[in-house]
Amino acid sequence: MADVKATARWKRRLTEYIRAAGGHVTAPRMRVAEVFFSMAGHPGIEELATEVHKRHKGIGNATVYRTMRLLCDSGLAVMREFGDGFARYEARNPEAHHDHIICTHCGKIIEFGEDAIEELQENVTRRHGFLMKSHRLEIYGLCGECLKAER
Amino acid sequence: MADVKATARWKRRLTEYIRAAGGHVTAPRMRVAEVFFSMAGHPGIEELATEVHKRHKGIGNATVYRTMRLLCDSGLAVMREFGDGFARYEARNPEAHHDHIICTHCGKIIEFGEDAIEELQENVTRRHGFLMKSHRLEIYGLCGECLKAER
DNA sequence: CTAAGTGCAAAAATTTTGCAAACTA
DNA sequence: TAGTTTGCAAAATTTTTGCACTTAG
Repeated sequence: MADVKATARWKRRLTEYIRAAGGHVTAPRMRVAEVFFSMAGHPGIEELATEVHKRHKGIGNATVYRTMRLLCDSGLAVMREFGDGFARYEARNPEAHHDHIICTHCGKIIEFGEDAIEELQENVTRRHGFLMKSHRLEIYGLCGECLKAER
Repeated sequence: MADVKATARWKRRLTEYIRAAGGHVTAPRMRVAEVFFSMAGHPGIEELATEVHKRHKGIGNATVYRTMRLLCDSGLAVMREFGDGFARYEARNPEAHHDHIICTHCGKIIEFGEDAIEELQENVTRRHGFLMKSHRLEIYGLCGECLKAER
């Protein structure tokens, strides 16, 4: 919905960050970032590189790696769960919080937001005299397919 | 404190798991597991392998990898954080599960267990077609003292 | 123009695999 | 004994690096 604004946001933030570090705002960097932010979910470097190459021929793999590191350093992306052999990233949008369910067998990741849980968390936290600022919830288990395949 | 009992617990659980899968309870497996459970924190494969080799010469690296996969499959360990190039693991003690509230200002950590939250987690997970194996919940905020000091 | 960034391919680092020998049940 | 597991080293994967060439500022 607020796609245009969101785009403007990362572009501006990334540019600022690069400039502040005395770096150059180059086309390859912006292209990789653009592809990354256009992808839903938690793309692995693998999928990301494939998509980048598909949309922009001639961008080297090393640039994809280097740009993702840049995005992480700038706080626009974070490295996430693991277990499938390559790095996965998630765009960081502080506005839209969500938690994760992760299949420990195939690595599938589901995002969810459960108000009831958030509320209980607030309660527990308050009960311990704390003021809740943020949280992180990860549930590990087996997804439907892997459960079936298990037998 | 309950070290002896805890030891007995993973040993029994691991043995059960291996047997159930028609596998063999071998010395190398038990040795790797023993070293792993004796290490605090989130040892990386790297440190783990080093420690294993230090305490038991002649155990191959592949066995360390294979045993850690076994521990993960059996639910006695989970793969954790990333970002340093190799896999990290955390021992999971199903009996003594607890979540954390962490003060982002002074670093104080409170452990708590909230059945209602656990239940809701089960529900969400099931609703997404998953079977929950474990989870991790961390709440960040400010503790009472830091709140007072804040003004 | 100068310093930073890029692409490529080679190197490094991490994890998995094949197989004969050793071992568990 | 039959079938699993091991250790080793080789293979496969994933990530980083070196370097000549381009490009942003």
